[in-house]
Amino acid sequence: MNISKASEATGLTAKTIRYYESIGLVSPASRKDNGYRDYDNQHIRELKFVSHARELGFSLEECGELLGLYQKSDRKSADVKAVALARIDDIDQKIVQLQAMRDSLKTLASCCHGDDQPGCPILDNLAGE
Amino acid sequence: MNISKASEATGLTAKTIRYYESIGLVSPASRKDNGYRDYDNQHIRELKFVSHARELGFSLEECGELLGLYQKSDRKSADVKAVALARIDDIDQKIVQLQAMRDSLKTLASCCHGDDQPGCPILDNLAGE
DNA sequence: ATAACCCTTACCCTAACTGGAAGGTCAAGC
DNA sequence: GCTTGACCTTCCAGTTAGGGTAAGGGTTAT
Repeated sequence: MNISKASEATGLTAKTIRYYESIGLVSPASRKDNGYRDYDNQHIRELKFVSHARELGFSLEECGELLGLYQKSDRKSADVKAVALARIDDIDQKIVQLQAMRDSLKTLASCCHGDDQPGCPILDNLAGE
Repeated sequence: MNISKASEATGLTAKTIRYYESIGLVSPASRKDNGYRDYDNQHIRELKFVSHARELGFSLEECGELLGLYQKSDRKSADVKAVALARIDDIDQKIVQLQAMRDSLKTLASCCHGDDQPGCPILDNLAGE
């Protein structure tokens, strides 16, 4: 299977697939005589796994970790769960941060007339009142 | 005022201050005879303005835009408000994305025993069931 | 033979810095 | 006068997760 077919099958771009191979995240594709990469079902499974993990917000490093656990039959589910819980904590922190920003911005924006006059509480706030 | 004092006064690192100057975000500091940067109150105001805007989640490009409006006496508050509202929309989108990730992860994690057995619904899900 | 695609590697670009190297400056202490 | 340590300077490289583009070669159909 050519890389463009692998791309179709996984939803990842060809560029991304090559990149994942180049950093050692997924196992390298075998090569045909003309040098083209050749993908089989095992490769596709790996790539889909990483793609799903990325959609859940895992970093490439975490994806590698999870992929390793996935392919290790004597893994402990506790190790997987630990990665997921750490990710949840990160996400929760980010959400709290973003909500604080949004609340501040909404407050400021609601005080701003938004007309063609120069007076603006948003700028006043940024300038430190 | 040396850059370390400016750093103290603004909460930005010296490295960051030099960076902001290098990309033309803030006006360049004047130099003393020995080549050291020399900051006055106007510089400090600019840096604090950017620092506050960064805390509200504005990109450096947006910070430059806001700083320009701040320093233009014939600005329209509508222009400032537009930048703020666009930022709020971005943040809201991000929050929705992150919440979806977190909810999925929480569901998966709650199904995972987290013991020393290999069976793990998190990995099963990433593998596409 | 030529067009229209596919593939390859290799390099530069992004945001917003951070770290480090190599070297100049300054104030204090001996 | 000299050394030490804390400053300061510039420049280069690295971070994440790829995207863009170029230059070149392979494949397929007309």
